[in-house]
Amino acid sequence: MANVKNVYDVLLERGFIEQVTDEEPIREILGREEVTCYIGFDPTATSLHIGSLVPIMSLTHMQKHGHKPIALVGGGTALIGDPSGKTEMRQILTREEIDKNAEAIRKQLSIYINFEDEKALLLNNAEWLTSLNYVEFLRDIGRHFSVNRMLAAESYKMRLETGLNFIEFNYMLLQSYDFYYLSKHYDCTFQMGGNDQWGNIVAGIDLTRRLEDRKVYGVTFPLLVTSQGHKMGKTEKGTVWLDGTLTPPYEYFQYWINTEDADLERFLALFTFLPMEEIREVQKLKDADLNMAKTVLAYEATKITHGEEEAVSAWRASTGAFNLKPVAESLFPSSSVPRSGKAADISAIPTVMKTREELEKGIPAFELLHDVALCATKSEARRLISQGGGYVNGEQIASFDEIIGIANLDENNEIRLRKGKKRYTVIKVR
RNA sequence: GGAGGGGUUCCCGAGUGGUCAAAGGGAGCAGACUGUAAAUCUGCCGGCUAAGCCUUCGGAGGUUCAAAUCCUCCCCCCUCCA
Repeated sequence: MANVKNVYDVLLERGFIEQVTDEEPIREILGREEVTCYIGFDPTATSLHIGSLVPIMSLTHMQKHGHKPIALVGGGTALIGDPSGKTEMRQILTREEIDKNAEAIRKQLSIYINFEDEKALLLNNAEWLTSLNYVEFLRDIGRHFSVNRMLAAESYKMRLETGLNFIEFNYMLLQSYDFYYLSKHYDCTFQMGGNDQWGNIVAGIDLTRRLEDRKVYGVTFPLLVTSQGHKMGKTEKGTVWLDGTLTPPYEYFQYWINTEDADLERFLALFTFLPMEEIREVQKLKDADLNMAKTVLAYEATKITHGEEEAVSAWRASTGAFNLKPVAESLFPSSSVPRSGKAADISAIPTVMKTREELEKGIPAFELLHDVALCATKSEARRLISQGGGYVNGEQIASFDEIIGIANLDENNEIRLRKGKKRYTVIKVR
């Protein structure tokens, strides 16, 4: 990795770093040798979501720079539930659910990280945690933890107010044990994670030093909220998942293209691999021109998660629905985003099939909007229409029970339904 | 285990017999304005082809013409004591 930039500097300039345990030694080691680093992922669902993207991208960067990532699925710790930064106790999952989720996450991570030839490892801490012997654990590990110190930890503050039970209080010990274990058996010397993990990471470093007399390091990422202070990855439809069956590529693309101006540059740095020189050019853009950069962000982010083909069709669909301004040739020369604006093709927009008979009979507008999942309930659909937020082929729907049917098919044999300004669904005849 | 406090609609949080589908705030949705941005203003924000009906206030029973509000039992949480 001679002429390659130090990953630490890359992560730093891209905004990945919130806190580090020892800045200079870390930079020095990362520039000198191949290190093994790990990040834990909670198998609380069958898919990760956008909230996990910062850690994932950081591992990708590490790997690209010749280091060895370990993605640790917390199959064992998930049996307990991390109280860090949370207000209340998490639902405890069964062993079966966790195993199922862990397996799904393993597949998902391999999109971003190359696990071939042990260039990266995917481990599950259930492997070593579930067989621990309680008394031995207390004697060998527990004795190194000061309850006084734990109680002072920022990550427990919130829970100290509302109540924290013993099982959760132990979470820190288990995560510390993970780090110690990985250091001992996998020569892992770096742990990274969200800033809410700081306390757990530092505790692990401490434990490893006491047990192994070995110096290991920690890095945390900023906990991402939008400039509005909203959590990343939440929309009216709920979580934005990385799994394309849960959040279709088109919607994923839409999530990113709706990024607020204030977040644009930061997000391009975190969620794409475009060179920083190109990203900084965004500062020169003003007003509506920023939307070109948003298009690039959406395209690149979608490409990373869903592949180029899906990214292109999401771009086409968005172009068709919103008349995207073509991205100027001078902007982001490294991006493979399509530059011509004429390839509109809305086929990636969510589509619902209806039979000819159904359409001949006709469906009241509010039922249709509900049926097509544009509205969660029929009441919501009624409200929407009465407030003027329902459209058929671009025309505002006048009355909640207006019949939509065969007469509404356009020249392509489709009906375009729209909720508000942004949400489209297309109806096709089966 | 003992004493006290508490569990309210997505979240926070009022409400202690009818005027309560339940104040207020946040989030969210829509409209106007825009650049698929932000800010701002306005409306909506349990369900139901609805001026009516149905289901909600930890769970199960009960009192009452009438309960989120009163009684009984149960579950869970918090504080102090052990």
